[in-house]
Amino acid sequence: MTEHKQDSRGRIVEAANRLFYIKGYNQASFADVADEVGISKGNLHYHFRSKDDLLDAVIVLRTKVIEQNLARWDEQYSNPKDKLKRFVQMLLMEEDGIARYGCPLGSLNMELGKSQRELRDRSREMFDLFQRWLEKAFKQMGYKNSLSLSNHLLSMAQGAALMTFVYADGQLLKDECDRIHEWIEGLDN
Amino acid sequence: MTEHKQDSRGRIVEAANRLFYIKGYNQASFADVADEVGISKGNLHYHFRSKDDLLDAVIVLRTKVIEQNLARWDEQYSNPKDKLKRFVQMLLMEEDGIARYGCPLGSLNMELGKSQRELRDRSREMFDLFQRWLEKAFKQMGYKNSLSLSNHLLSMAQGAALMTFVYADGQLLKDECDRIHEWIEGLDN
DNA sequence: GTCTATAAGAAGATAGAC
DNA sequence: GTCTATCTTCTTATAGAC
Repeated sequence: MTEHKQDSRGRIVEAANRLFYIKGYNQASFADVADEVGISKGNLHYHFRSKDDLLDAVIVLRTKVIEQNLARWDEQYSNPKDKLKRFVQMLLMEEDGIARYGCPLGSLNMELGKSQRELRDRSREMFDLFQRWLEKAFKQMGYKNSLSLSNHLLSMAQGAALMTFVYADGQLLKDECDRIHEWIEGLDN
Repeated sequence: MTEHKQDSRGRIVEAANRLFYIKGYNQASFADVADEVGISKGNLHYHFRSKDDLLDAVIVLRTKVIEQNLARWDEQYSNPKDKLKRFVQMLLMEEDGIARYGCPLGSLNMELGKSQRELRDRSREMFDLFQRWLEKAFKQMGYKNSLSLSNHLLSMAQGAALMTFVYADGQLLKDECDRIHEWIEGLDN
């Protein structure tokens, strides 16, 4: 629990987070992460018993970031429609990464969902954070089917991200985000 | 080019197609495919020099199936709106598979797109088939932005499939397909 | 905490017998 | 065409020195 250990651990998790996103969890090896951080594989194993352990730490980090963002948006926007729009804005800000590597949430869930069901559940919890936050906004607007609307918005966002990635074309994301934006504007509240 | 070889080859490609879908390309090993078919790894290598070769054959098979379906739909439906609806109906018919393993096209593209760019292009061509077919339908309806509309429909379909997979919930697919269906009904033509 | 060395296993691929 | 045996490389993980 010394300062150095904390520093190393943090740097490892950040590097793993980056590599798992860029290459995918299964395609990013322990050695890749160690190289990225500039330490040995043996040292990496001192900090994380297994690769799954490392993924767990990455998910904890991502979860923390998501929760911080949602909390900040709650502070900045009281109008539920503004909250929905802020969600869409996030996509546009991530245009480059999405076009290159896809949505961090969607791609991780897609990868882990296949034949790695234990890890899938941990990964899905990040989706739940957005799902519940958006659901709350729709409920605030007076919708009874707020969960379905939340899933619909998530669905449109994921579809936009996937198509943007497949064609590696940021314009696709802009077009879809425009449509989502119009859809939000047209909602009753 | 004997009868036996053709039989084996066909069975191998079908098994690989199934396993690549269920486990993902990188997670399905050569040995897995050989076991599934009931032959040895060595024999599998006689038919396919490399795993990438095998994937290529799988993509050729999938491409053929897609082209056959699109051609059949063209015969069965002359009204472009009916064509769009038939596309959505395909999703509903694949509900079980999508909830368990995701969309075959979307998941393969997502997986290969990350750090395997050569294979990505081959995989993307399957998307192109649907993209062009849908675009033609929108053009037939008199839309000038037919490509954008085609991408939008693909985007909604992919989003629906991904959310359905993440939550392993077929109801999600039904809800989203209802929305897509309404969207199609509301189009001018 | 960090390193080197090494084990143990899986994966893709080849060689050669039948 | 199909098999067994083998090779090589990669990957995860451990052991032990510093």
